[in-house]
Amino acid sequence: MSMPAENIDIDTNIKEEKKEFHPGRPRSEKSRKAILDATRRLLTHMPLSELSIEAIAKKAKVGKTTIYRWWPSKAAIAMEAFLEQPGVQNIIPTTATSEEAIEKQLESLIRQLRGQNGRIIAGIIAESQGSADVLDLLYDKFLKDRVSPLHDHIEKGKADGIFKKELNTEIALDMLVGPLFLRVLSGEHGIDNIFAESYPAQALLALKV
Amino acid sequence: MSMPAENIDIDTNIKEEKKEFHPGRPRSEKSRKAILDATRRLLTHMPLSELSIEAIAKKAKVGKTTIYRWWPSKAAIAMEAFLEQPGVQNIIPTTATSEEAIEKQLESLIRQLRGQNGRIIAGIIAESQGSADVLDLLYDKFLKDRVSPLHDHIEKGKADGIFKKELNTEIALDMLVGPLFLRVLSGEHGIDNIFAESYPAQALLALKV
Amino acid sequence: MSMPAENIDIDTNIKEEKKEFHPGRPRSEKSRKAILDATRRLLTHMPLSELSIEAIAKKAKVGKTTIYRWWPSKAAIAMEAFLEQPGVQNIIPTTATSEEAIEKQLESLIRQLRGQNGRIIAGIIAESQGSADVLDLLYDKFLKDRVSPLHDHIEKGKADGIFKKELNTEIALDMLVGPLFLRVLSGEHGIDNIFAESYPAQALLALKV
Amino acid sequence: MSMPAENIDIDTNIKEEKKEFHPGRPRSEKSRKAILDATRRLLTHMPLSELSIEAIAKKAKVGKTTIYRWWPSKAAIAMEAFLEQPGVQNIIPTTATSEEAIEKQLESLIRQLRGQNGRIIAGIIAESQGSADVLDLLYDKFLKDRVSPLHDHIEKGKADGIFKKELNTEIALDMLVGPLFLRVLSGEHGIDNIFAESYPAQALLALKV
DNA sequence: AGGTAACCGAGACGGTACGTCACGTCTTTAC
DNA sequence: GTAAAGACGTGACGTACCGTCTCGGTTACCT
Repeated sequence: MSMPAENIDIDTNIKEEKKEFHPGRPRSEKSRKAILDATRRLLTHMPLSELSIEAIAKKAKVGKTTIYRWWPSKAAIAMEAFLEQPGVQNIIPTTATSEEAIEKQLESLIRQLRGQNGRIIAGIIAESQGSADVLDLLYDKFLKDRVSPLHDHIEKGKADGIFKKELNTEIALDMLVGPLFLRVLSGEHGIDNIFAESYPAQALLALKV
Repeated sequence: MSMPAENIDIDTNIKEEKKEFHPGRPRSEKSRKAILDATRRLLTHMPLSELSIEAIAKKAKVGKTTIYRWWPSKAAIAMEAFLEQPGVQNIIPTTATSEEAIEKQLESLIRQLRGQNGRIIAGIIAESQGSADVLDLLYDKFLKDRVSPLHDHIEKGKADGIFKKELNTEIALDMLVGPLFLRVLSGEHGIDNIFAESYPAQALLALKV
Repeated sequence: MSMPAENIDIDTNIKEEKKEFHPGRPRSEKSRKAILDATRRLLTHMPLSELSIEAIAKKAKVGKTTIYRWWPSKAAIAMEAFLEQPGVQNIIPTTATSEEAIEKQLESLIRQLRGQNGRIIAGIIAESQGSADVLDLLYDKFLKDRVSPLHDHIEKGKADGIFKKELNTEIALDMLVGPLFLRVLSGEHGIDNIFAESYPAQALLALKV
Repeated sequence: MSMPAENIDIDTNIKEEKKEFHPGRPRSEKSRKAILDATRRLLTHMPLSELSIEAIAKKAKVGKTTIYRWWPSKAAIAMEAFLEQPGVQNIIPTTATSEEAIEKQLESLIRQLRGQNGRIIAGIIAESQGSADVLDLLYDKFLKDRVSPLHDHIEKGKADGIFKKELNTEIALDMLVGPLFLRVLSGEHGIDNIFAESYPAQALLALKV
C-alpha cells in the first residue's frame, strides 16, 4: 500500500479536557444525524457517484450550507456515515500469533466490506481518483487502522520463519488486501460467500513457506 | 476476478468477407482520430472525472452529436484512446512454462499500467462504480484479454506441481492482479520502480510450493 | 394592406411554350407529393412552429436534401401544401355589384380560413415575423389574389355612392380583412359559426353610407 | 376579439398589506433589470424568433436558471420588457363621449405599437401561434386593458344612436383593432405616418350612422 | 448503346440552443 | 454563530434540428 503519510489529529485528545469557548449557536447534533442518516438511506438506492449534496439536504431537511460547513465533499459524508454504523468499527485483537492475527483481520475486513458497505467504500475509492483529498481521507479514516497493523504481523511472521523471507513486506501487504478491494470494485458479485469463507486461509497459504 | 462471462462476437470473422452496405455518408475517420487525440491530450492535464464531453468536442473541433453517436460514455472514449496507443496492445507469448508465461504477462501489464496510462485505467475503474456498462466495457476491452490467460497458466502450474495445489485458482488470479490495480488506484506513487521490477517474481513466489 | 410590391413571375407564360432542356434525372413527382402529404398530416397534430423538416423527411421517406432542393423554408412547404388542397383555390366572381363581389370574396376567404386551414395560415404569418422571405411568400401566393381584388370594388363602391367617400381605400381594405386575420390568430375559437355567418354583411355595413 | 375570459387577481390589493414571509435569499432586482434590459437591447437587433434565452443570459451576465426560474418563455420576458418601458402604460381617459374615448384609445394604441415596440408585439403574436400560454399572456397582460374598454364605448355609442345599431359589438371591436394588428404584422412599413394620423377618425367613420 | 448530369435515399457532419441538474456561494430571517 | 431556505452565476449534461456534405444508386435525354 503506497498511501500518504500519517496525519495525526493532535486535537483529538485535547478536546475532552479543554472546554473551548464557542460563541454563538452550537452545532446541531440533530442536523448532523439527519444528514448522515439521509446519506445512508440514499446510498441504498444509488451509487455514491449519483448521490448529490442537494438530495441529501432535501432528504435531511437541512440547508446545503450546513453540509458544506462541516464536510468537504460527499465522499467525506459517506465515509462518516459508513464508519458510524455498527459493525464497521475496527477491533484490533490483542494477543495472537501472526498467522491468527492476519486471519482475524482479514475476516474482519471482509465483514466490513460485504454488501452495501462495500459499495460505499467502492464509491469512495472511485471519488478518490479525482481528488487527492478524498484519497487522504480514505487512508486516514479507513485504511490506516485496518491495513497497517498487518504490516507488523507480516514482518513478525517472516522473522519467525513462518512466512517466506524473500517476500517484500510492502508487496505482501498488497497481496493480502489487493484481492479484497478488487472484488469490492467488481460490482454485484464482488465478495461472494465462497470468497468470504476461503479467502483468509488462502491468503495466508500464499505467504507461508 | 468475478467478471461477466465471455461474450464471443461471432460476426468478427464474417466482417472481413461480407462488405456490408451502409447507406448515407460514411463515418469520418478524421473526426474519430481528432476525438481520441483530444481525449488523450486532455487526460494528461486532468483526471477522467474532470474531463467533459464538451471539452473534447471543443478541442477536437467536432460536434457533440458526433461523439454521442459513436461512444456511450466518456469512459468508452477513454478506453478506446487508451487502447489505440502504441505499447498497450496485449501480446500473448507463444511457448513458455507456466511460470515464465505468468511472469511475462505481469511484466506486460505493469508496462501498460505505469504512469499516464495507469491513471486512465484508474479513471475508468472509478467511472465503472456508477455504471454497469462501463464495468462490462472494462472487462471486455481490457481485462478479458490480459487477465484471463493467467487463469490457465495457474491451473497448469498447479497440475505440474510447481504451484500450491490447495490454492483456489480464482483467488490466486485475484492475488496476481489485485496488487497491481491497488497500486494503480493509489495515486501518484502508484507503480514505482521498485514495485515494477520486483513484483512479477514476488507474485510467483507466493504461488510456488 | 401595406404589402410588398408585386413580383411578377415573368417565366410563368414562357414555361408552357418553351420546353427547356433539363439534362439529368427529372424531379420526382412522387417525392413532391409525399412531402406535401406528410406536411399536411403532421400539421393536423402540431402547429407549424413545432413542425421540423426532419420530421417531414422521415414521414415522407425522403432525403432532407430533396426538401431543401425545392423549398426554401418550412413555411413555403406549408404554403404549397395548403394551396394544393381542394377548396382553397380562389375563384374571382365574374359579374356582380361591388357590394356582392365583396360579400362573396369575404365568404370565400372565411371558408378558406376556417378550422385546420386557418391554423396553417396563422403559422405562416407567425413564421413571417422572423423572415422577410416568408412575408413575401405570404403576399405573393395567398394575399395578392384574395385581398387585392377587394381594393377595386371598394373604389367602385365609393364612386357609385354606396360606400362612404371619406374612407381611405387602403384603410377600408384593412378594415375588411383585419378582423378576419385577427380571429385566425386568436386560437381555437378563432372563426366561429356566428362570426362566419354574420361577418360579410357586418363588414359591408361598416363601409356603407 | 375572441379572447379568454377575465381572470381577476383577487390578491392584488391584499399584497400591499400582508407582507408574506419568504424564507431564503430574496429575488435579485439587479438581475431582473439586467435581463429585461438585455432583452430590450437584443430585440433592437433581431426579431423575437431569433432571440435565444442563452443570448439574454450571456448579455445580462446572468445564469440561465435565473431566467427560467422567473419566466416561462422568451415571449414572457419580451412582454415584461415591453410593458416596463415608458410610454406603453395604458391610461384610461376618465370622462369623454364614446366617440372621443374610442378615438383617444386608438391613438394611444397606435402610439404603443409603432416602430420597435410594434415589432415586439408582432413577435409575441407569432410565438403565441405555437403556445396557448403565450396567447393567454398576450391577452392578460396587453389586450385586456387596452382592447376591452372599447367594448363598452361601442355599446354606449350604439345606445346613444351615434353608431349603427345593427353592428354586432364583438365584430365592431374586431374592426377597430384588426387593422392595427394587421399593420403591425405587415413588416417594416407597418404603421406609417399616414395610417397613424388618419386611422382613428377613419375607424370611427365606419361605426357611425 | 453509352455518356452525361441532375436527381434520389440515407445518414453523418459541425453547429446552436434547448431546458435541466448540481455545483458551491451568497443573502435573508430566525433561533 | 449556526440554522433553514432558497436565489445566485456557472458549466455540463444529453437531445433535437439546423442546413450542408458525401456516399451509392437511379433515371432521363443526347449523342
